[in-house]
Amino acid sequence: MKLEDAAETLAQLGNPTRLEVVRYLVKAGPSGVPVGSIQKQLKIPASTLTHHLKHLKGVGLLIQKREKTNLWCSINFDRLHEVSDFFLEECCSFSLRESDKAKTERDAA
Amino acid sequence: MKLEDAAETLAQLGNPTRLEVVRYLVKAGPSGVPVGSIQKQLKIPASTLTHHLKHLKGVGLLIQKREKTNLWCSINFDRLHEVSDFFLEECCSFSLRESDKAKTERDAA
DNA sequence: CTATTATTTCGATTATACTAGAAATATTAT
DNA sequence: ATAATATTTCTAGTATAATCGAAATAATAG
Repeated sequence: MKLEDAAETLAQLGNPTRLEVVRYLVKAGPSGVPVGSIQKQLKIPASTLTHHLKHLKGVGLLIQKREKTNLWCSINFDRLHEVSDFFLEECCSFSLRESDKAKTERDAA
Repeated sequence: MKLEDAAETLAQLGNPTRLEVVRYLVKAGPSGVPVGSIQKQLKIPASTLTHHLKHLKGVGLLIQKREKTNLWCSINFDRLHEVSDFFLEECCSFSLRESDKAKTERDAA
């Protein structure tokens, strides 16, 4: 995963309404829930919810499947883990070894 | 950590320039680097960089210490781990047990 | 076909973010 | 005090995002 993609995905997660939706869907597990259930449960106006779901789908975090009149939403856990992996590996850990550091502040300084 | 704070922090991480800065600072480790080094290394205009550093400081991800004319920047690893913990625990994992689920889609449906 | 329920599109408002040049300020060294 | 270097503030243009009501569309059931 490239930095730009990770940033874009984190940005989408960085909206409180969307993060709430993601949390809700993660708890719901792989079976997912219909759009209307999210809407009722989290009390988000329908059009606002559609808007945010489109964003989440846009970065590949959301899977949708129609069944009768309901559109079931579930988290793309693979994608979610890609993002968390990138974030943890690239942006949360450092090495104590000098040799592992990029040619960074030593050159720049 | 509350969802709103996590969302705000993720939003700040969700800008490619800032994410690049964070990644750079994480790799640099706790000792940090001066603003000017970040600027030269990542080729970010000074005023733009200041702007982004202010954002990162605003959500507590950045620590700054002055030494002579240089302002040294380092990541607040505690804060960073708070965010990653929230994200991983609240938004990346689900339970297979029905009893662990919130009163969610069953009620809403 | 009509009614019902579910979801999306449209449209408008309002707010906030990104970018960066130029000028200003701060800090230290000579 | 003056110069040199480092960083910030000011300012402004441009773009993108969040919100949600009303109307439109989709899908099915009766």
